[in-house]
Amino acid sequence: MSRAKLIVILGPTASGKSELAVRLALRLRASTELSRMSSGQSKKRFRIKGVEIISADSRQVYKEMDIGTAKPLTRRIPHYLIDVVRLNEEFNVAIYKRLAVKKIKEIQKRKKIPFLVGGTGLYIKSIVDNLNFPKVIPQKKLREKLEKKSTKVLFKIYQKLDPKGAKIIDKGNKRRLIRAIEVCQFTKIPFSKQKKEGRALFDVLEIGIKIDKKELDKRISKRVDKMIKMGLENEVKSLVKKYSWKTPALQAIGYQEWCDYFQGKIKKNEVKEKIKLHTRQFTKRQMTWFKSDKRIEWIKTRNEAINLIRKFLEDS
RNA sequence: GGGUAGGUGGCGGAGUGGCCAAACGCACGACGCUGUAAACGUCGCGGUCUCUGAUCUACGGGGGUUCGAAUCCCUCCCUACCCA
Repeated sequence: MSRAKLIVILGPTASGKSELAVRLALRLRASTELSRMSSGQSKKRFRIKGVEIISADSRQVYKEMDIGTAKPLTRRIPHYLIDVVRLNEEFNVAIYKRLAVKKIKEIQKRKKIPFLVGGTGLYIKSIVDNLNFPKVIPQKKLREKLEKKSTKVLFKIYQKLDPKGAKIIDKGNKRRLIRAIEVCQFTKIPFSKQKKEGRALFDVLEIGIKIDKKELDKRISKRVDKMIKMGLENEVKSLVKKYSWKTPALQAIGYQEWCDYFQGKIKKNEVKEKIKLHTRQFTKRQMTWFKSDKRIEWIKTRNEAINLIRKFLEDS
């Protein structure tokens, strides 16, 4: 039996993923009954009962973070994995993967096409490559204890637990070291032996939005201006009051930048510029992540995407 | 016109005779990433080359002192502030 199909739409922040996804979804729905290949030779028919979207965005999962994460506003196509947890609840890739896989399967069961749409590379990878995370939930107390140690010490500890893994780990990366140690201690099995990919869950088509850097920067600038007009400041203010600057979710771009402003250290215009800058830097990091995935089909226009999708859905 | 403080790499900012192509931060570039991933980390960052080293041009301009100057002296230009 062939694997069920999944279409991934990815790209850097502000490249227009959500919009593209929704438009593609609507267009596919409209062409439900039949479709000819562009060239016209292929007469294969296929039906699409509809498309539903699953977000692959590590910030849109949080309730109340609306403006700064640019949550999609359309309700014409069902969206999932948006607003699933509160800021004080824990969330991470492993949880994401579990929820997303479940949703994808549900959609497929309804004979609809799932679109996985987002810019969080690791989240997408967790689905596409079926990453199997060591089943060790974060150990708060252990982490607190380890947090106090220097990276050098942590590295030595890790080296004893997992010599092979120690060779490839980021020596200066405390967060990674702590997790690696945590996994080793908890499972008694070296962390490096537990990083595995399972058999592919889905037949995947990855579509990436190719966009000129200058054009992207322009979009970022416009988008940030819009967010501020929409009341980002108030959104952040109320979230900080309710939770605190320490909650991981608020480290998000568009949120953290207000910290200094609320303390009177910088002007509002500087906040805006910083958000833009950080967003630009972020998109670069996203691109270096995506670059390594050679399966991604980079497209510039909606039609290119449509053609790829039609072809993908046809040959089954 | 007088006085004071300054002028250092794309920016901020150390250095005040040799260890200086110049700390550190930012920006920029490249990369990594398996339970915080919009997070976190690593590397590079004057030019050229036979690139774990060599060489050239560099610390406002010019001149000087010295074996040796971003650092000391003279002079000019510029900036900020204060007094007229």
